[in-house]
Amino acid sequence: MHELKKEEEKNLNFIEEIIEADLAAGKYQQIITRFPPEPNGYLHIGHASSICLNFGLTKKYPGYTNLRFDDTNPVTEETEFVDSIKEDIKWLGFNWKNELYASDYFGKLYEFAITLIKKELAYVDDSSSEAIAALKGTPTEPGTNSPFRNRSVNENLDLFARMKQGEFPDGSRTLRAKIDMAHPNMIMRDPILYRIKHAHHHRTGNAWCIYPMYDFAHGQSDSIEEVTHSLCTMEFIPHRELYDWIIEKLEIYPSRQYEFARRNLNYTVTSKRKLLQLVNDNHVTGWDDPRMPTISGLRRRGYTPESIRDFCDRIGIAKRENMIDVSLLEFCIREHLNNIAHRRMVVFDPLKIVITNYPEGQVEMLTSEDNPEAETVTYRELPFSREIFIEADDFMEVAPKKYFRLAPGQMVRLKSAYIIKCDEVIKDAAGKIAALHCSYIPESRSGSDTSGINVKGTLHWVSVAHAVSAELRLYDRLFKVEDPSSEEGDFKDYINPDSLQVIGRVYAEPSLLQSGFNDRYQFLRKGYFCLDRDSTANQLVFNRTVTLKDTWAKEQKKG
RNA sequence: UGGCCUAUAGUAUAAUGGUAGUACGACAGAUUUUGGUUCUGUUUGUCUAGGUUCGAAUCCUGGUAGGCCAACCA
Repeated sequence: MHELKKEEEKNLNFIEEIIEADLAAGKYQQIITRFPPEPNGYLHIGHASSICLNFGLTKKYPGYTNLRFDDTNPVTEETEFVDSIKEDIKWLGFNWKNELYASDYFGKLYEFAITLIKKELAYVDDSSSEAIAALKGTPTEPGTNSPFRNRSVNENLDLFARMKQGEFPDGSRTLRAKIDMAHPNMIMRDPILYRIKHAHHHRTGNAWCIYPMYDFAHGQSDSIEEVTHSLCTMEFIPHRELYDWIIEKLEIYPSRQYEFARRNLNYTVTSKRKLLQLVNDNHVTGWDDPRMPTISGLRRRGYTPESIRDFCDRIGIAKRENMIDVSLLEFCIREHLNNIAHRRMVVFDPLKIVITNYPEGQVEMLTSEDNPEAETVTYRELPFSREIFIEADDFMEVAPKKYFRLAPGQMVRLKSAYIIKCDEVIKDAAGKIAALHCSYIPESRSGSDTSGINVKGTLHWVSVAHAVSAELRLYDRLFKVEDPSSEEGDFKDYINPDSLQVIGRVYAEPSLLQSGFNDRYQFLRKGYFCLDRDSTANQLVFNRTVTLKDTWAKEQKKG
């Protein structure tokens, strides 16, 4: 009798370890996390990882997750982005406990600033942006104190109130923390807390003309919400010291910040700035272009939320630099789609076949499974007749050794139909193949095959008289190189000019006329497709989500 | 030439002082009415030099490599 190793595989990531330790120590009864996007762009696959982390943690452990928009910079933020972000999170399958905005806390934040001023830990600086930069020092040299650093509490209080009143123009004054201009961490060299911006805010309108900086909003927002584990990416590591400093001086709820490495996907870019450029310069049709690594782009492309969650799960969370191979993302979507997509037949590049021994004018309805992988298999009907289309590259006049498709004198199975044999190649005046004359084996009909014939190849096909036309959009990677940002010159120089290939007219089986926007299809032997929203009553448009694995193509490339 | 972070197979991620494992990829084979799926097998790894220890991917020290920090961005 052998022993089954039933040890529970824990495999926790480092954040889960921290949380389990905190929970075990009784530090918290429940954990609270937050997802804190700035509403200045669309969410991308990197955000999906953060969303799955933050929301996933509070599904696994007791607690909840807030959605908090980090909207402290009115000039870049818009309601359009707020709406898209909410839609994307919901689509991914997560629900936030509270929908919050950093701007909800502007009043409290203002009071926090006054507290700091009263404690002589903040001062109003009249220095220009340039002067502040000049006195900041460098990583290797200490900075110099501002001449305004030692103003009295009363003067600071008065000036700060007048900043709020709108007495001063943009950029003329700031509120700064009084910490240490020689601090080895440059973030701690009297960081700016508030700046003057006479700008309209998407939520507070014109109520404010001073706005808190990230560092003076994020930690306190976490604290107000009693966020226990505030998770962010590694570039915020130096900010943690300031995050803790502010919380300590204000004596408020001690949220803790933990950092993880942002995820990078190869052959694309995930930086809002760069994605915005692609949109603005019309390299793509919009934020939801199916080639974009945005959530909305992936959605339109045909990715499912399940596949994206699975992907985020598989790549994990750690602290080291990474470049994730897009083949893993493709594996995840193929795996899901293989289970749920309905099989359909579509001929991309038609070659006409006349089945010479099939009665003229006869049409018979054949049944074919929607998905052989399904627990309970359902079926559809499709018409078969004397003239059909097959894929042009499923025929070769002179076939190589391991070619399983059609060739003169050879036999193949037509999927869910009959075995046919190629008898004659019909050519036009120019010597180009115009059609094939084949004969079918009547007793080889799928489901009731008594022919005893075994063929190696099975082809997809469409009845000529019943074919419906559709447009196909085939996508390839957006960039020609793995990491466009690290290449010489501008990242846009490395855009793949062939990332979109449109096939204006393909021949589809008639059942595709019933396609809905949420339907997922596998076009047999071709790939996974979904209906694009550009479709109209007269024109079906399908996006290719991902190809099928094609070991034959690989074989040919080798040969 | 300051401070901080990181280093395990091609990629990503485990192993928490005790047999270096998993997934993807790649390669080979079996099955297949999709050259898909499924199944089986193979391949490749602890950055480096010391130290502590019976024992080090893990702890310590030095080096090397990569990343982050000098927006009134987040």
